[in-house]
Amino acid sequence: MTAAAPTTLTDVARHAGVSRATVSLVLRGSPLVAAGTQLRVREAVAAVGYVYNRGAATMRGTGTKTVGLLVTEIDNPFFAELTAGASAALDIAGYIPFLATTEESAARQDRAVQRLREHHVDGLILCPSMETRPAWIAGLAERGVRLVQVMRFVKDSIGDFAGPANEAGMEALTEHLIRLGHRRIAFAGAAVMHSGLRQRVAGVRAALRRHGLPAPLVLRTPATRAGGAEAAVRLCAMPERPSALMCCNDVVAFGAMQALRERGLGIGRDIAVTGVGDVPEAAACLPGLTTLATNPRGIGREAVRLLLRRIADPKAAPEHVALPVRLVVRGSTGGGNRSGEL
Amino acid sequence: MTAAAPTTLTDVARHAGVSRATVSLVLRGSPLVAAGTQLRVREAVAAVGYVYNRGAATMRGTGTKTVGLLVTEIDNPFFAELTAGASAALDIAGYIPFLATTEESAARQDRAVQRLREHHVDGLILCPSMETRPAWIAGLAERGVRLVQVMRFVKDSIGDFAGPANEAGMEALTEHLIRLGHRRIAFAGAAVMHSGLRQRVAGVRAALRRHGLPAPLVLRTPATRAGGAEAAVRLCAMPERPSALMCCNDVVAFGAMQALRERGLGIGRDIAVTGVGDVPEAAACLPGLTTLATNPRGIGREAVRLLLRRIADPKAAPEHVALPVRLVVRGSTGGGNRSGEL
DNA sequence: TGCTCTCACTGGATCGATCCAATTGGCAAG
DNA sequence: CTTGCCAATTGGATCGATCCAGTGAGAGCA
Repeated sequence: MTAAAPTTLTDVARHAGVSRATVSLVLRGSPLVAAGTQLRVREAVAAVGYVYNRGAATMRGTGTKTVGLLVTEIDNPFFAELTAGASAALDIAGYIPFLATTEESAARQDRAVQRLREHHVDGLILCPSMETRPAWIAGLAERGVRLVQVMRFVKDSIGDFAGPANEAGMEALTEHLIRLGHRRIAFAGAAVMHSGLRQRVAGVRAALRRHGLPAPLVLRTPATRAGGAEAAVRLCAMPERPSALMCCNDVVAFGAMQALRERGLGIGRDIAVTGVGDVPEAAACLPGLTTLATNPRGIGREAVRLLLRRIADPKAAPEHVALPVRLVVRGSTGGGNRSGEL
Repeated sequence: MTAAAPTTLTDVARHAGVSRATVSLVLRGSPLVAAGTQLRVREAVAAVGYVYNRGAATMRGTGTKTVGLLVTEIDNPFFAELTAGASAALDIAGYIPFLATTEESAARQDRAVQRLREHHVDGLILCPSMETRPAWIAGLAERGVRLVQVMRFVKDSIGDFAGPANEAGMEALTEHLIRLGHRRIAFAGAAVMHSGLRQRVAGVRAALRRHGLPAPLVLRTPATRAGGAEAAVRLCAMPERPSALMCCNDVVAFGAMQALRERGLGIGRDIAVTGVGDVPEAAACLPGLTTLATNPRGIGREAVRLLLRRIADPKAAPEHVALPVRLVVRGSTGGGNRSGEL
């Protein structure tokens, strides 16, 4: 009653009156086994309550059907959705993810990868933390670790990548502001730069340059709610205040909006604010936040596709996928409408 | 260069001039090995770039140092934070979690658990999906699966549990409304009941009964943003409208607030609204949402503590932990203050 | 009948770390 | 000088699924 009987292939084989090898073939869906035998084996599996032992199978070289999913922080609606997309796609393929968070620490990231390697994961989906060295990425590849980078791509590294079309999206968002008459634009949330942020700033810069407008004022504040508020405060203290504040993500924008409001500025009237991400709160807040919908779920799915391809063919040519983003215009860039999409 | 040399204990042993058994002892920190030998072995490990193979170790009966973490949905700030708390606590203990989502489907849940069993997880942290049968939980226990339930506890099941003190919290929240003069109270988001929801409604009911007030009007709307809006619409259509709407969670409350606002009702003035969870948006929206802070991170940590204890001592007495919740009063229950905590 | 050929199935070796019983060398006590 | 003992180390068997080289039965054909 109490003890869990650890049933093995041998138990099933005995029960079905065949050999271990035959049971193994049936379990892996081999066509070499006669239909009648397959049936008998499957009945035996059910009868003895057999549970496949992936660990034992791994020792003979088959993959583990596991992958590591490393994000900087799971308590961030963006990464939570990315994780959901990746997890669903992996599930369909019969894989299951190990979850680990790096908290932006290269040391933690290295420890996590080490632990995942001990578990012989078939591959890794990684949002590289700050300070990740290209040599580190290369070292993993050399040791046979299949790896797809998401959201950020370590400069001078090689390999697969899936992320949002940051630059094109920010260009569209900036064009929108320019059409509304904005000329001086600030960018908030660039305290520490990574490839994704660099692309976003580059997009803003490109759009402004195309229209012969001055480069954006980059505020190097943290990419947090508090950082957004800090940026707003600094903005308010300026003699010639920019008329639009573009934030590196939605959360930063929420912080900025609250601080601006407390200083008596009308969002969308006295100053325009934009975000990136289109998290649920962006539609619900007042006024609604103009932002870029970046489809994190799709990025997670795409990363899985790339990783499974890489596992199947380790020497395939590296692929970089930039998923299209969608401009979502709401009240925070004017138009007087209180909320909701235009 | 290209091939990944799969180094084993034997390689390390050869390099250090000792036997496999000795290397194994060193790696597991046995005190039986002389200090000098330990040093030589550790140097050899580094020299050959050895990576421990947990799968092989598992075959000799040692645990896998993995656990399964099953939540209904990861793209829900509450479960994301719970996951973060659990993940951090597991990391400290040298464990790593498999992540799986059930999407409230008992069938998906069963499939996920099956897959986790194939991977020989040492234990399971589970937020049981709707329709989970107590017999299913009991069956797992019989087969030696160590399991801790979080947030919800399957009725008539046995085992460990960690969750918020729902009933006490809702009593406090209801008392707050009663102090403010509310007499007729509605509860939104009870389309499908689980133990957590039952406790919440029971808390409301208990506080009202204590004050000789009528039982709450339970609106059986879905526990989503849209469900909250639906509840608000139904509320507005009533002849004798309750003066307070208590929502089963913050997200439902946001939906309700938006719908009420669109119908010209002043939140906190014409009608009071409350949530549960205290997600970041609760502090940022206008007016701020009065809610219960439920400490999801702490629940995740606590679940890990219970699970590790259960793994260490499978026949310990079951423990149920209700983590204290904190009443956070903001503008949505009146007082005229626009935002922020009182 | 004798021969080849295919199909269905099988026994034994194997993966890499761990456990156990056994061995070695060194040292103190008798 | 032997004996006993302890600390340090080791070889071999083991866990459970998989791979491989086979075996045997039966069909097809001359």
